[in-house]
Amino acid sequence: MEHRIGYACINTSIDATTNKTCRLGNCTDERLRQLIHSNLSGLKEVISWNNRHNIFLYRVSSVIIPFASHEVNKIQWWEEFKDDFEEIGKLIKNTQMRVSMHPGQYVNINSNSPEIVKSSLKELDWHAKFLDSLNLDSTHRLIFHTGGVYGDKTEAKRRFIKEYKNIPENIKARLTLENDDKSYNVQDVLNIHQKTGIPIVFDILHHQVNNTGKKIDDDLESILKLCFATWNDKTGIPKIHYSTQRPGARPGMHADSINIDEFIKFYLKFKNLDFDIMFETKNKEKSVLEVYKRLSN
DNA sequence: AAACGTCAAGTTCCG
DNA sequence: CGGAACTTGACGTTT
Repeated sequence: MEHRIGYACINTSIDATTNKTCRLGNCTDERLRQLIHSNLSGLKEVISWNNRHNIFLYRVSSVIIPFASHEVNKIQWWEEFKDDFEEIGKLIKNTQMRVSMHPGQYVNINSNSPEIVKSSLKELDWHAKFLDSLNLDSTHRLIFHTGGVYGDKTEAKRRFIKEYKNIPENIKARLTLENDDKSYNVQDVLNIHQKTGIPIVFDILHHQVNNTGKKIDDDLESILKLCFATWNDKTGIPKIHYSTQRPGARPGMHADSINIDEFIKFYLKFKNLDFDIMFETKNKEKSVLEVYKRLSN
């Protein structure tokens, strides 16, 4: 079974970057065009590098289009850079790469404030547009979290489900919910899946620091299978996030590297299941290469 | 050239 | 109540 293993956003082995940005105060159309052009070139280089190193899973940075959902950015980037998007999209498809994006903490579709729900949708919209512009199918996912609790989780969950159902189809087709490290544990998101059909990315470190404490959460194999069952042909092979707790740091904080021994143990135990693995570490692609090296020995 | 304070946004936790 | 942290450090000014 081919398990893809990948990393998020930054390649520390090469100079190419997808993360150039500017300050709101000095943001001009020309500057934005330059930045977008530079970031897309960086993306091309990173994808090529990934392919040469047999890495076929990659998260595209959310700062690749600076101020994408802010009114200061009026660039029709999906039109102006159509050729670049087409080229990168082909590169991704030809190399069987799977990409994802992970909109950040400002997406809270269950917020009490209609304004924040609106800006959350704007944020989701441009991410979907980015992947759509690459002509990628819905196995290339948008990962996000449930949002805040606002003092009443049952009510906040109910709002999430209600708002989710109103999201435009092109966005919903890619949305994927991840268990988080503080508020919504894997049981919460599985429960939301039952009401919405949204697939679940299982984050193993978040699960370690945020679970029900009951027996049900000790059985990793059952949980993996439950999460994997939320995926289908349209949404693609199930996916997990894997990272190691930074020693001595706040629970949930990522270590510099994957703990290779622990990961190999985990991998050997579950490799009969079909799933992709996104590493979240400070050393990025280096953890993937280290694991490759170890697995080939 | 290196060092350092600051940067669009929301929410939560910690001190 | 202020600051840090989060999926992700980079910019711009000063030394």
